[in-house]
Amino acid sequence: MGRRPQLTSDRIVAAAAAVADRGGIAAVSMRSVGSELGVEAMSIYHHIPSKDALLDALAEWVFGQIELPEPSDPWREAMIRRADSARSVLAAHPWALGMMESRPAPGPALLQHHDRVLGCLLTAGFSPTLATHAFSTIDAYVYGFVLTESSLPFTPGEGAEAEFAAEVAPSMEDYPYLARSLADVLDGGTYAFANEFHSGLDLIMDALQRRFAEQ
Amino acid sequence: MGRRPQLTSDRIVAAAAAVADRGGIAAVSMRSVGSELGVEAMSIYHHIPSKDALLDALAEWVFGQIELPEPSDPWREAMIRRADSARSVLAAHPWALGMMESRPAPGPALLQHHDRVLGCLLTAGFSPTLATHAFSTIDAYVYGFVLTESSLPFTPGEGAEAEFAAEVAPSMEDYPYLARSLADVLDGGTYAFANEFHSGLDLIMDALQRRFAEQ
DNA sequence: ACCTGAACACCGTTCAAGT
DNA sequence: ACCTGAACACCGTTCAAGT
Repeated sequence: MGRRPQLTSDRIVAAAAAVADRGGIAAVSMRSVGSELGVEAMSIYHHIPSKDALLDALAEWVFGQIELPEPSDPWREAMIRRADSARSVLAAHPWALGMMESRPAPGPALLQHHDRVLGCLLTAGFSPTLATHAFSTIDAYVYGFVLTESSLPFTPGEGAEAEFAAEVAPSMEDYPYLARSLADVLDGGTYAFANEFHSGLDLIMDALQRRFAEQ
Repeated sequence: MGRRPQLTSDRIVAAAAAVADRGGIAAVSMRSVGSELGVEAMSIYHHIPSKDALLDALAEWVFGQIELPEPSDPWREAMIRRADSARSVLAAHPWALGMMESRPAPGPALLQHHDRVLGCLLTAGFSPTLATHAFSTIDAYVYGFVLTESSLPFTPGEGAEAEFAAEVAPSMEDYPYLARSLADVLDGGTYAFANEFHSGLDLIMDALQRRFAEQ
């Protein structure tokens, strides 16, 4: 009979991510991750000291997947590509954002992430102060956007927005401005919430470019 | 002997918030909330159908505390005031942001919030499309900023940033750009991460004002 | 060295019982 | 009508035991 591959912390973290992708972070328990690997819950403790450590590793696993810029990349394109990558990685594992608030210690993946983004901006000629402003603004925007997106009551794209608007229409009497915005914006059927991401990102990049030129 | 005040869903939600403020969202259990009120866990079920419903109510409770603009308020000041209020409310109850991702159904408080913000922008003359862009950009920025802020490994203000930088300095060899930014930005001792909030917010408001003028 | 299984103190929730 | 207490199926984690 075929031997099971060795249990390693990498395999455990990947299994935990699979469980979370399927059922949300609440579905991740030592027992469920164990059974994902065909192993008892207690076996995990030989590779990872606690559930808290497993969650920390899970957060690192997600942030480690975000594509990072090289110092020599043209800054504007690099920032947009990084933002797109961060958004798609976080949107694929939305439970990761919910974890951020409760685990304050930044791991190597997050520190590396900060370092590479700042590296690109500094190399492009941003002052350290402006680079810090730029990074914290872009990052806040990306995190917040994905957070908003993940808590939307519909799955973006595929015209689901219009469907949702129709569903909620009856209860919209109490929210006249919201109703008006939704109606107008959905009119024509070409709207997708997804487009909002680049709209806001461009707005921020334009403003940064202006500050950069003035500096 | 003094009778205890009637158990109501409002008192239950307030007790749950107190427990969360003290020990984080993980500390909120039917039993801990019950004991906060001097009551058995099961008593709660006579007023709130499930723990999930309690968490929904908790999210609503937080968002209901954010100060909302009047339609006639000057838009730029109103947006900044709203962003400041959202930030201080969310920073006071940081567990609320971590909850957002896992509870997709927006309650009345959140819908009202959206309605009032859009109302101010529309009344000021923003097109529904631009108002939607503006709102989603500002909101994403505020959420993301608080999320970043809450996961900082130090409590902002009080010069704690410098203290932290000194602590981490040894492990900074692997992150040269991050080290350089930190060093430069902390130099002089006047830096506080808190200032970053208005820096990024101003940047966004400037860009929005420009789009508004062009519209 | 690595994996297991019983045990303990928790958790959300059901249900029958008390006032 | 509202509150309780026992019970059930979970959970993280300890520890002694197996290979």
